[in-house]
Amino acid sequence: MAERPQRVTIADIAKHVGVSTATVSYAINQPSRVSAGVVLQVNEAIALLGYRGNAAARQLRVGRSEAIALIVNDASNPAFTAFAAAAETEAALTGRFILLANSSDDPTRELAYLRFFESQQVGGIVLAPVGEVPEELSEIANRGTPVVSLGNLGGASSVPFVSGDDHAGGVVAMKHLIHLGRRTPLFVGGPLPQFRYRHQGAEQVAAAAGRVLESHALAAATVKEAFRAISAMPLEQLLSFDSVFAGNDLLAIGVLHALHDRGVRVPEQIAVIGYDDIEFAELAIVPLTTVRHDAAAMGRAAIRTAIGPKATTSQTYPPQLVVRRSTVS
Amino acid sequence: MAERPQRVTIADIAKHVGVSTATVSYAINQPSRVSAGVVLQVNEAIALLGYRGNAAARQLRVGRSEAIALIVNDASNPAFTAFAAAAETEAALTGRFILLANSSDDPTRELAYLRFFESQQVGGIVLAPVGEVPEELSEIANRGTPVVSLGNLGGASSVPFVSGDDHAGGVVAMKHLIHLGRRTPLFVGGPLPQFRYRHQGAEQVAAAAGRVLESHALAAATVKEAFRAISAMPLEQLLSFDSVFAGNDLLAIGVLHALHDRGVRVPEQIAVIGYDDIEFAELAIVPLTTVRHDAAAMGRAAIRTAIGPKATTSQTYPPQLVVRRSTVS
DNA sequence: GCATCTGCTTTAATCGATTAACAGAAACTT
DNA sequence: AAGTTTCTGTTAATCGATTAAAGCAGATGC
Repeated sequence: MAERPQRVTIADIAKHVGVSTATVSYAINQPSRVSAGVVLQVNEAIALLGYRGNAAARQLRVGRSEAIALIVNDASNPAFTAFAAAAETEAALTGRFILLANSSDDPTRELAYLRFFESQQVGGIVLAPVGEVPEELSEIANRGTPVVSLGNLGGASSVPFVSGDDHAGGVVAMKHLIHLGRRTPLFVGGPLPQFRYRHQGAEQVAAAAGRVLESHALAAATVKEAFRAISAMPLEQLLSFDSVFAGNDLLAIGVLHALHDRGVRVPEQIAVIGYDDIEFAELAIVPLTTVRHDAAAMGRAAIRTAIGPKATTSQTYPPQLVVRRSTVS
Repeated sequence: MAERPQRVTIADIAKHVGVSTATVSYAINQPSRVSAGVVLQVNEAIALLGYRGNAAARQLRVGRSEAIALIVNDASNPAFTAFAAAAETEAALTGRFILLANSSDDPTRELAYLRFFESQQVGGIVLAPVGEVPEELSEIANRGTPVVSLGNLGGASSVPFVSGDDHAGGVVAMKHLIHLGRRTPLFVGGPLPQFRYRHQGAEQVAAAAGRVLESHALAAATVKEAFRAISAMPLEQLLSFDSVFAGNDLLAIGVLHALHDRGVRVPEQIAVIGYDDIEFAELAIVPLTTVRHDAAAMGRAAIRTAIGPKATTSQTYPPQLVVRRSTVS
């Protein structure tokens, strides 16, 4: 509990060693430029005095920080976990740090974080947008901060993205249901931008097979909302569907529980397929069939894009079907 | 896609309006000190030119940023979700931002983030430590950055903490099992610091009731590890236990699945109780009995502590038992 | 009429680190 | 031996914003 309200600066180190601040700075950042002896003394002094540097001062001079911002619309969705972990690892490789921010599906908050991070002069911004890609993001890019959108969501089109191929994913999911002989599918998730392409892909396949894909809108993409939606549906209407394609696994889990509570057998009466392959998909009451992307590869790619000076190339990753008991008994 | 590599500074605004930079700064930060007309013009110019400020410059001068760092050891654990959401809301109230960082249970990474955030001069640091509270954290506190430990974990003792009352939680959990007539409990989670007090509380109650609480160590606190542990246990040994207290809900879910796969009935043959009451506890194959704390209150308290200039008061929150079917059929 | 006060604005120092430009000494060329 | 490199170190400008102190009108007081 020592009293040391004053922060240790580079000047303290310089005084302690008996050289100029410039030399200390060189010793820290370009050790080869100064004599070995001085480097040693500087390092000793740093350890002794507890010097930690002042990132603000450094940034002001250099113009960028070693941080990369990752703004997500819903940090509680486990689908981000694998992505974020890979991003973290990739960032650590080059000595960078990931700053995760949660916009909680609030566009206002998203904007606030975007502005905050731009003024912080982070080295790059990865945004999983609440809705469409906001204009602000492409403006930030124009002003010099590398940005990437996580997911291909429409909106500001000049922003590069890293995304799973959602359209193809929707195709794969619906083909699976059709192959299983299902004829009356329901899409749960409604017109939310995050699900747009998944829905379109599925719809296209359904139409090609002469089926109609009904769509049920949700107020929010949460387990609870999906549960409520299915629970509130008249049984007769519910049983007019023989399969459900949920916009993501959280919704699918909500659907599974609602069906379970109402005594509807899965997959016999209704088959259920989700999207993302989160950890809990496999652990659901009925193990969940789902579609996955290589989240680790996407995480790495997003960071690499957000680091490169002029990032303009978008990348798309193919879907992979993961069959479990919720569609095949 | 306009070409504007140059960032807009306060000087650009000043020139545009025809005043000094000082006036612009006052107009932004203390509008009452400047004439209304100028404030108006400044705001117009800001909007027109797209001024976003330079947080580094501001920080260098002011000494602190409006960001609060939240470093967690495992961002994929849903137990953090409610906590983080409340923290976010509380921070937003005072115009602050939460920067979430994930140490991924790596002490090296934890240290790197601590140093990074200190050099960033964030307004406060909330740390959910990998193991015990590191010395570095209390040194950071001594150097002037407010810090809080999330969880009471031993280690650097001078650091204030916000924590559930884990000892009491362990007591509540074990009392529940004993009331149900269980005689041979197993603790899953081993000697990990995060579970220390939960285990101690449970052990104490078991001893008082004349029972022995066996403990099974895990290499990591993950669903998979718990699953493996139970799956690898000889059936005879496994069935010598009539109940399992898992260090947290993730472990409990792993246990539930392993038991399910081996055909052990829950709760008839083995009752299972977890800790944290994560969203998926209720949604597990057998809805999970668990112990919860008021995570939202803890999130708010942590932020308030991390904001106050001299935070030294620790706060503990009482546990609450949530009974579901994994202990009572 | 002269001093004082008020309101608005500017001047200039400052935060802590980086780095171009420079300088002195030692080492190397030819 | 004179010129050229190389090696170390210093000086001083700079990044962009904040803010104490000072300046300067115009209003008010007596």
